[in-house]
Amino acid sequence: MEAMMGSLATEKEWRKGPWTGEEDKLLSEYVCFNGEGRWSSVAQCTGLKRNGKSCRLRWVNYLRPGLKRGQLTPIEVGIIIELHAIFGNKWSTIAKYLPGRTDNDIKNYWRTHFEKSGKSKHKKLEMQKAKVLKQLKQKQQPQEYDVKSIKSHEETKNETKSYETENNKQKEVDFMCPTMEHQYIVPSMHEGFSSTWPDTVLGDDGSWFSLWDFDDEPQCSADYVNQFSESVVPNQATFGVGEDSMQNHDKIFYFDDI
DNA sequence: AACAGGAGCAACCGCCCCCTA
DNA sequence: GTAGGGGGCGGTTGCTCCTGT
Repeated sequence: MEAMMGSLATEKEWRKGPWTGEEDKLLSEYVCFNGEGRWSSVAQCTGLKRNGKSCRLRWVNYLRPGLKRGQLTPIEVGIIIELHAIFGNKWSTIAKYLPGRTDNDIKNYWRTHFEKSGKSKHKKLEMQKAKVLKQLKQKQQPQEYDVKSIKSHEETKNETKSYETENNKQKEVDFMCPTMEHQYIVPSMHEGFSSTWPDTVLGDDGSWFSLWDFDDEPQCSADYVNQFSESVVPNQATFGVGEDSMQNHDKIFYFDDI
């Protein structure tokens, strides 16, 4: 706990650039014990010379459990294309429909594969989109995912935003804690897709937990912190942490315990 | 084998919103 | 009512790796 005694770094001392394994470990330990949020106090509590934003970004985009690595599947790409047509560059909104993918992942993918296409490659882009959508359609018959439902869902959310504000900001909980309507949308979106919604579990507190396997990586049955000590790649730890659970680390459970 | 260009991705930047004092 | 701080989000940058020549 020597690191916990670290002093607060001044702004001039903030470290930048790639994160080291030790930094990841410190940040993960902090989130494990304190939950997400209070990013500005990470440096004070852990001795990390990283500012709050950097810590949050590292956690959200790389360390948070349940993140999926690797290439997007055609289904995911199809969803991105459809949702981008609806929401535009609202990456975080799109990311909510692709569990395990971060807004950064989606943004990067879009920029790499579509945005960089440019005018001269517009035709190629359209062909690529058409190809993906075709694959999507084939995989999803007879159940097609209903983008209109998603759209109306988002519109409904917007309409109720004032209500949510009055109730102390509900933080998109309506998506993470699906109503009957959403439960209708979700499974059909990923018909034939082996690693997304069908693999999620609705927790007692209403949060969605991922059950993705990470290929041949070991299942997390030991203490999360110990996993880091054993140099196990952090984002491949397969334990579930719901939004509420993150606020109370004593609620964290492991899938082996389910 | 060496080099150039492109792809992919992690991380930073800056703006905006919301909450709180 | 408002100012300041924290956090979220979209845009951008830069590094690494891969592939083609």
